[in-house]
Amino acid sequence: MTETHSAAGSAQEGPTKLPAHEIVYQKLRSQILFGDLVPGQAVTIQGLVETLGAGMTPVREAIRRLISDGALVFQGNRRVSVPVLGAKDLEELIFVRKTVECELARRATPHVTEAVIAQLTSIDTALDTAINTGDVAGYLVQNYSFHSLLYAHAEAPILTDIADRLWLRFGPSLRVVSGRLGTQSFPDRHKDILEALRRRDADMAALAMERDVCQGMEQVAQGLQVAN
Amino acid sequence: MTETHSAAGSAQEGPTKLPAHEIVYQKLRSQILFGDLVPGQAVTIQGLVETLGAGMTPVREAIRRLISDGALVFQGNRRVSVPVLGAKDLEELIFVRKTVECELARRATPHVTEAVIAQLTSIDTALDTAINTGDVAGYLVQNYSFHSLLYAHAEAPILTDIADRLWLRFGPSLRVVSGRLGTQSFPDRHKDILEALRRRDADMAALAMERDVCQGMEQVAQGLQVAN
DNA sequence: GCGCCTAGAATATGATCAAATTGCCCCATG
DNA sequence: CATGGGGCAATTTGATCATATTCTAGGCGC
Repeated sequence: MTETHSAAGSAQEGPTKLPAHEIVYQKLRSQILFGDLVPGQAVTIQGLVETLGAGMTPVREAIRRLISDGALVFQGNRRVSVPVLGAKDLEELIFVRKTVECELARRATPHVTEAVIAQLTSIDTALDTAINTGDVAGYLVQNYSFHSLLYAHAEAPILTDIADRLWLRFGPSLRVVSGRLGTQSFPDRHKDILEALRRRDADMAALAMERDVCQGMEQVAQGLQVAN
Repeated sequence: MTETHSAAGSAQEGPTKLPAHEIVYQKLRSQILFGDLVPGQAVTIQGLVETLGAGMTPVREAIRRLISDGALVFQGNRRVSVPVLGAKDLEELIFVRKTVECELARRATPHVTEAVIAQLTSIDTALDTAINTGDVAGYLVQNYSFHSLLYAHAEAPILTDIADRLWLRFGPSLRVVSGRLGTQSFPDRHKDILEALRRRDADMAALAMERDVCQGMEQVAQGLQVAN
């Protein structure tokens, strides 16, 4: 039903190009990453079937992938929900993020071209705008974009894969914290990272990244303390 | 068809307790982890449906999870296969394994009881036997068991999750290398780890683990060089 | 050598079966 | 007589299967 092969009139080629389970995965992933889903919220298959207008099998496959990503948790019985971050989880995340993302920054530095630096600068400008206007959703998107684009040039697929997964774990909590404390409280350490990239100083980039990661996680930690 | 609810003859109750897609996942996971599937080998849905005697949907879900784990790769068209490890991949694996597994050893040390040390010692004995008798499959199983049991006491679910995934990536290659070089060439650094655990010396445990990881990965690196 | 055509495998849908949660009713008790 | 707890049933949801559709690949003819 709906339009499987469309009305042939609209000359689109994109949507049909990738499979339905991939579409569903990307959509759900974005919703989790950018905090559209609250920690603890139950995720039902049939709910997503209605919401996303997809079939049952693609939704199931997307959920399995996200469980494997750590973005969703299987609650023993057959319930699936968005995980709630505990203090211990956060401590682990800090350790792994510091290790992995610093290394990614270090490795990306020699491969980053002027064009990429320009793109990163552009993203950072948009991020500043989002912070100043209190646009929480925009802040989350631009912040992720910055890190994601940088890591894409580290030529380290396994490390990048791990980092991406970590972001899925604290995404929902970051949204909650941002909404509670406001975007003003978030410092922007990206300027230091950009400066390091321009100087082609890998160690400085790693150091700046460590500070960025620590401050971001610190904010989440404070937010979670308030919740307790 | 086949036996959905079994022929009532075999009085087992366990298998029905966990869902089919979980069974399929565990089986496929073991096959990859212990090298029953060689790197580069194509994995087809219908092939697994026949081999494992399961339905199509559970097999699809298991494959999605394993792709997300990095244990399988989606080849763009609709083909799925066991990934082939490159030199760059191996270098990344070494970095992450050293970081993560050393930390896991460090964290596990204070939580490991005498009973656990006894279990680890028992596993290590079985591992020695496997090495001496040239039992490649036994070596792989016992080696994984040792690390897995140790990490289970680190009380660090995220780190353990990452480590588990890394093992899936080099499992197939480790099997190939072991079959080529023989188990004799594998040194056993577990004795040092056990000694560190008995002394409750976390730093020493981390150091011993680092040596174990490095030597294991070194073996794989040499094996891959031969293959090129 | 190139293009079409057929075969086979993967994707996606809907239906069916099984399980768990929830709400409700009845009974026991204060 | 009112209230709370326990058990039963109805409904919602998840798991599995059978089937139709689509896309890719390899073979055959031109």
